[in-house]
Amino acid sequence: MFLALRTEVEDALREALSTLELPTDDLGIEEPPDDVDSVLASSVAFRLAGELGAAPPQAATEVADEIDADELTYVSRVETQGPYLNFLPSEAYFAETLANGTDDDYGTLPDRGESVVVEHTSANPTGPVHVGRARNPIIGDAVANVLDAAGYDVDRHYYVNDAGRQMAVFTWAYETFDEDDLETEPERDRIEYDLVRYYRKGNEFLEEGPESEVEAAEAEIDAIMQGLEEGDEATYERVSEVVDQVLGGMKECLARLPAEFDEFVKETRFMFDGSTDDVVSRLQDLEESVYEEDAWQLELDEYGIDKNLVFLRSDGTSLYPTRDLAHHEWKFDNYDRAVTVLGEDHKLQAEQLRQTLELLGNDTDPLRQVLYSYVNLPEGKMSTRRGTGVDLDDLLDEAIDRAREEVETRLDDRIRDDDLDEADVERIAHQVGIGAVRYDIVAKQPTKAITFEWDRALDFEAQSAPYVQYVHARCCGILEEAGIDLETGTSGVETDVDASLLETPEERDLLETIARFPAVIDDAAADLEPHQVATYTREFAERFNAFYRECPVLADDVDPDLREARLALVAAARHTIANALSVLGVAAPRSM
RNA sequence: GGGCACGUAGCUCAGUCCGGAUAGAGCGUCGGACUUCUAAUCCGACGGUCGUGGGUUCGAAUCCCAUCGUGCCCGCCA
Repeated sequence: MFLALRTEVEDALREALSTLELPTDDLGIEEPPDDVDSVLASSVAFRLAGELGAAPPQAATEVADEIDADELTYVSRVETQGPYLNFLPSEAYFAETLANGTDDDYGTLPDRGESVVVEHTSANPTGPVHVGRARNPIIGDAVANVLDAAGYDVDRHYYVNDAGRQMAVFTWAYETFDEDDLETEPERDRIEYDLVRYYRKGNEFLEEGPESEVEAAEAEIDAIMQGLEEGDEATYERVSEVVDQVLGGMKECLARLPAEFDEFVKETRFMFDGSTDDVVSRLQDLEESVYEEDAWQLELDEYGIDKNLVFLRSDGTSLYPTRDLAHHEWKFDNYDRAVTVLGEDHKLQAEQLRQTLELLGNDTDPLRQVLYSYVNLPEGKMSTRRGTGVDLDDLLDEAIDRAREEVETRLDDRIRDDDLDEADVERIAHQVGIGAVRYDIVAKQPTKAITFEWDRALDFEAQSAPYVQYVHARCCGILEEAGIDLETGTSGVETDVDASLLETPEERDLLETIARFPAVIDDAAADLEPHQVATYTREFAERFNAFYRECPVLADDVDPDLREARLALVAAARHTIANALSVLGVAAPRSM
């Protein structure tokens, strides 16, 4: 509704200004402060003051007089407050918001008929997922969710770096060392925790082993890379044995968030299908291309990038960026838009990639890169190779444990008589624990640096997931108490209600907040900023809690018509908060 | 050294792209509210030179310039 109102206000204001023969290039539309009753405001009068030769408040009055609110559907009145124009919502605005909100899919925008591939995480399959990268799946999944909600046809991809040197090292180490050579036990009973020990052992050997043996090992590693380059089936099988196993374990970890993927795209695919070779020859034909120190490079300094892009090693093998070029051309062929979520340390490479794609004749406007900064430990970076870092599995376990403790201590002084059993406790512990971890990450701007500290990561205080989740549980509690079956959506809620009965400030505020939800999704999708949705959930929770405090729904002295209207409002609130949480990838508990 | 990002209350963060109404939350501290649709809630108090200095503007946390601090990057690794 908010979107419709915004359009209506813009049109009306533009028309009024045209009539007065005033410029319409900047309408000054803005959202007013909380203590102002209007839904939208305009500060256009400031700019008109000079034009009209009148003080801003007087200019505002002249413009307001030119707008006939009776002709508007969602605006009841246009008022001035000093220099500001305030647009107040009509009954129709509230009524339609309430009607729309009773739809289970409220907030989901119409299909845009546009496909987008969201690539995220894409961590090298070298070992357990650690917290340093945890922002990637959490932000990436939320970005994909918000685009999905905004009406795009979304595919989620994990790009598997199975052709890089580190995988050749891993393969060599896996084939060379035995269980007996390893000094440590797996930290967890899952395949990637087992196999990462070979990777670490191999790297340690290459750094500290006897020179002659290291040379032999390097020769073997080179042979593996050459094999992949030539498309040798047997080599691919050897590498895949490691890649597929480790990746399988990583998938299990990511599924806990949950972060699921539609496709795992291996980079070897673009070597075997000839597209990397094709990219190489096209690059060689570019005038920016040079052959220096036995390697093929691209000079990008005239495009503001000082570092050359090496696209073919002196031994003739391709590099990650070379294959990624082929990968991205494939994306352009198959999708209307492409979004990549990657760490800020890849920013330079991302710029090189974009510029080179342009030089190869691609339009890179459909490509958007979302950057986030790594989570570091107080003592420095996390590294799979060195084994420094906190495993995501450990963080999630700890979060669930702490949430469980919390549920159990609250069990005793619980007012609600719904007898949570052990399974409920476990469900809530998972929903709250994992939800808190996700929410904490998705609610912040990705570019802010984060230093990992256990206590901070596991702080479940207000303004975190449980605060918002609790609102959903409260909605469900009311609906359930009213005898509505939550399984069947809204079928039990009377939808033909009189929205004008919802006349307290708390009810109006809640409706206005619900009305904004589709616009929040729209904006968050346009900016690829899911944290806008998180910010919204907090505001929403505040508004709902005020309503909850002031407006009893099921009390005996509530008029039956008002009760029905408030029930519809609660149903709308529930759909809003459930769908917002769903975009964030945070579970919406029915009770807690 | 060069490039990019970040700097808002004691702490963690919104707001910055697109300049407008007394800069908003939470945590912490202090004081209140459960015989009530779940108190993981709510209400109140205290707390801010929006890193610093200039500039543009009727108006700057927001735009421009400079400067300081922090992080990231500047491999024939990915």
